[in-house]
Amino acid sequence: MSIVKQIQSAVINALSTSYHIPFTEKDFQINQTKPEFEGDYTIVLFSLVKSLKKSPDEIGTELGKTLINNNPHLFTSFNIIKGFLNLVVDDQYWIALLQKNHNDICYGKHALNGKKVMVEYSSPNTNKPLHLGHLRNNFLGWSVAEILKANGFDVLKSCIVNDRGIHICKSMIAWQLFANGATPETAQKKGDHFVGDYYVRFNDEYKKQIAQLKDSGMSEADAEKNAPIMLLTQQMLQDWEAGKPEVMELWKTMNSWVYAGFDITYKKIGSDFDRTYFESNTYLLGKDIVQEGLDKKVFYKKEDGSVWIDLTADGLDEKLVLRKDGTSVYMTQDIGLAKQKYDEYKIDQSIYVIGDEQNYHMKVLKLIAQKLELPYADDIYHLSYGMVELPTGKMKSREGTVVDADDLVDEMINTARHHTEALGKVKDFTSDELVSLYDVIGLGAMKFYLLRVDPKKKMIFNPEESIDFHGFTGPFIQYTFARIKSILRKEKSVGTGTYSGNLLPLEKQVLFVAEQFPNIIADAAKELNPSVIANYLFLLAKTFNSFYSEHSISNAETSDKKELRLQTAVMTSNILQNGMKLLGISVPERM
RNA sequence: GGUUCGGUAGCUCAGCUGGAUAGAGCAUCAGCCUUCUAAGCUGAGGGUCAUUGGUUCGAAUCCAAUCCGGAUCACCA
Repeated sequence: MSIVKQIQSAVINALSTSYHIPFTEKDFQINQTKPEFEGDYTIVLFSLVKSLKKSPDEIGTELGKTLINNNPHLFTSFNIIKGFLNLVVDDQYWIALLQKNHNDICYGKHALNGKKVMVEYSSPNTNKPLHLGHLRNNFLGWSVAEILKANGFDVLKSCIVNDRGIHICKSMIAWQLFANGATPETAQKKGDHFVGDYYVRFNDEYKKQIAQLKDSGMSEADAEKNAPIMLLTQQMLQDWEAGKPEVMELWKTMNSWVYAGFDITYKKIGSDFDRTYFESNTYLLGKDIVQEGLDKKVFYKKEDGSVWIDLTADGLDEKLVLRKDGTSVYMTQDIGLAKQKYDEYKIDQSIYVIGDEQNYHMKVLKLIAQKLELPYADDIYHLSYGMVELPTGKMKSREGTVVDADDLVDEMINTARHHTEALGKVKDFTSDELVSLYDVIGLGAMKFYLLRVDPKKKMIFNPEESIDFHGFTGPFIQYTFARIKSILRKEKSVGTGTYSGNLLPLEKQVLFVAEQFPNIIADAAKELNPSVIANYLFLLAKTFNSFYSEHSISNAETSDKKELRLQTAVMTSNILQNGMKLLGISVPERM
């Protein structure tokens, strides 16, 4: 049980024996004691004043005395300053915590809870390579899945591949028109980039044709509709839906190029999925649910045959769920897919990692599911994250103003190499070891950078300023870990002996922070927010580094002290390693 | 215009279930490597927590209004 919980129940007990009034943990507040005061945890007394009808100092004195009498092994002393009761926790508490947990690889993890949750993330389009925005999505999705696992959930990672539709046909048409039969092999290009180039090419051509038509007197809207390349593309989409063999063939070929490229990127950044859905398989889903909705009178049919839902009573608009020609829209497909996920896996919760531009869509999706009284409706959760923008504004793949994922990854790994070479600490590494070290550091820096910010906030990425490797960064934490490992390599054995003396302030501070890890994991899961972990790991590493520079571990004052500090180092390294794993980041033994 | 998210140091961000003098990192300046990895440590400067009003013993945090910025409100996905 965490120290805060122990203090809570100790306070509740003390209050009920002293005053015979039942309190709960919500009736008072426990904070960490500010560094300028003596103590570890502080009870704010003001909220008790009304119900006890005594002054804060009176309550504090009585409560402090009772707490120490009732819990002689937990508290050693207390002081009261301006309505705050500061409690000093017995050093032996922290030492016992250390002895019990320093070697526990699972420290901080929670027991299985029997709940099954699906995390859908990544969701690429097969007409262009992944970019910086996808990276944020992938790292978030992966990390949230890990955090949920650490909290005892049975997690399934899924991905919906957007492999059909007009945008896919655009790159296909451009390839037909301009490629002269080129392939990724002949062009020496990664498949997703190869196809993405034709998507850009399409838009260049399209713009040109629109301009020409406008010059010949056509309105902009008409020009957009009647540009020859657009007419070709629309024809191709119809041919695709009709299953025309040569179109299907081209579609399959070009998609396979893209998948080959994605595989490389996913492998590099460490994304994987337990279940991949393809929109070409799911886009017809949901139509039966539309009929069900009509029967239940949740939906209604307009005169032209299109089907709608009226959400104006919920403060939203009317929303189309089926076109007049009977084909399904995005919303219909998503309702269908939600059902399929539930039918397949009987999940207790379905988390969608999708950008905040789709907040409205997801809100409507959930609302429709609720109105249809689908059993999984309430378990749909949109993990909404902010867009990644450049200093110049939003990224647009059509205009080529994107930070490409592969380029960025390469750049980060290169920067890691430069830093490492400049420091010259790993000259004895083999070239294989060096390559994997650069990967670990470069990817670690990038993942940490994207995960350390609250997901729901949009973030600005400035490619001009290369990502820092100092301070609040992944490499800082990796470095702290490597430094500990360096000591542990030299000190062959870490005993399990006890230490009965007092702790120095920095020794205690490390244990004080380490104690919070299980709560941090729980908080991160509750908020579905990896930045909680990132901020915590930084605090722990920083605290440890202060301790490290102030006190020698190997040459501690006594052998007891040495053991205590070695155990502290081991516990810190375990938390750093496991915590970074929750962010999808590895830690190197040396760097 | 409706809905919604945000506005905290020069920059990037924590803190937001109300508590003590608002914290980090970067950048700037000053120190610390013959002793466990200096990707580190110590210190200094830097703030009208967008504005105004309200609730409270106490507000960056809660409420209301206003200003600024983003997203969204398609028979696109």
